Amino acid sequence: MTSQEAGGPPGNPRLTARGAATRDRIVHAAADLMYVRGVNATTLDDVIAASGTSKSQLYRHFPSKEDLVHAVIALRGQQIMERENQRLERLNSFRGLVRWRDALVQANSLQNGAYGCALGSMANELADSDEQAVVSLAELFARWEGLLAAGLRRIQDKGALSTDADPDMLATGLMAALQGGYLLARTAHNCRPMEIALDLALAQVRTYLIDA
Amino acid sequence: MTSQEAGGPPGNPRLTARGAATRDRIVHAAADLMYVRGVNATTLDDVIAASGTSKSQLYRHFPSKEDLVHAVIALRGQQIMERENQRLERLNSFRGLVRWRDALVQANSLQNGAYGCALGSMANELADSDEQAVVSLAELFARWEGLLAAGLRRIQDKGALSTDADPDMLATGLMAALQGGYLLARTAHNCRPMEIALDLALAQVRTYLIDA
DNA sequence: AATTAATTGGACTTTATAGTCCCGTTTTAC
DNA sequence: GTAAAACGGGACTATAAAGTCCAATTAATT
Repeated sequence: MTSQEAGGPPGNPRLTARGAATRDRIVHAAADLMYVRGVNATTLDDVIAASGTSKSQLYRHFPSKEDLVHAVIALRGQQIMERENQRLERLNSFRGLVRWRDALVQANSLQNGAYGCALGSMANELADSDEQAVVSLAELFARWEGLLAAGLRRIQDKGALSTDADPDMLATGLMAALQGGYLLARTAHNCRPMEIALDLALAQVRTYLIDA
Repeated sequence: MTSQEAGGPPGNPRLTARGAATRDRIVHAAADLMYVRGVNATTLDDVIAASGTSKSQLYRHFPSKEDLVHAVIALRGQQIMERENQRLERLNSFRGLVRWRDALVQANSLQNGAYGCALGSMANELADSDEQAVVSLAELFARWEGLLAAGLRRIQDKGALSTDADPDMLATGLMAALQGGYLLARTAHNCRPMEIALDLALAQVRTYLIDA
């Protein structure tokens, strides 16, 4: 082999700017479709139409639909982690946690609970058919909970949260309330259950609050 | 037409005992398969093989796969509501709620979180493709929450739970924690997140407890 | 016991969708 | 400016799964 892996498409295609842009369009279109219709109900022809590309391009960048799904998970994971990191990295008060809740509830209310959480729905849909996807999603959930736990620990360090509180467990509880809330809201076509679920989880955190 | 609707298969087939038994075998086999693999990944040929029947029988009893799915939801709904009714109809103490939690956690731990909640997974999988299924599932969730709310109200009537507590909201919170817990447990291949989620939701109920 | 109606089995058809192939066009690098 | 490589379009194949049909069997009714 010469300077780089010889293989073109498969293996390690060193993309030009144009190719990278095409790949991006495909992944973004797939992510959108899979979010609103589900992974299974999204066909590759749908993705081609939505991205304005063609089948050979799609298969050049992704050897199989499964690979495309993995790319979508990576994209969604990056988007959500970026958003949540921004919201949570400086979290250091209960009020901040309430703002976090407000943002999620508002976004969900705009669509009457439809679609749910991009990561949660994929986790459910792929749970029994794509182990690699499940592993990635489990990691993302863990990182997301880690962000919450770190924020709670900062509140604790400020002395505003009792040392009796276990930040990791509370973070898991908040994430479960969020995911369960998403599911109930989606089923009821109404974001209210998600709001209630998050509020109860927040009330549980409030229990450990130490008023200044 | 004679005494009854003439139509055989479609409409209102008055089944003989044998026919009813066959129908039952089909629905039960489908329910099992759809629980462990998901609705989409379960083919009608799978159902035929597992139930020991044939395609014409399947189509005699169910005009389409969608109808079979509806029957599965009805069966699962009945099973779960029966089980939950038994566990919750005489609930009148916090200890009883803990026992409810224990039963769910133990069942989930036996399978390391796999499969999740039959209703929850279906709700997620069918959310964007089968509106009638979603309506049925939403009703089942509402009845399930109703059972919890009624139990909480009995605890309240006994004077063991503050009148400040809102049984309906707490019930929604418990259900969200349960469903979110199921999802996280399934993704992590570990029932622990579900245990934590339920425990935090229970702690929230405990907040309103009035010790005798 | 004969007749009729319901039930059953499985081969067959259709359709949707993942995945392949090839040729023409555009970009990039020297 | 030209050659080589990457990109793009879409017709084509393979396959799996839903859904149809009809002949054979079994159960009910008189």
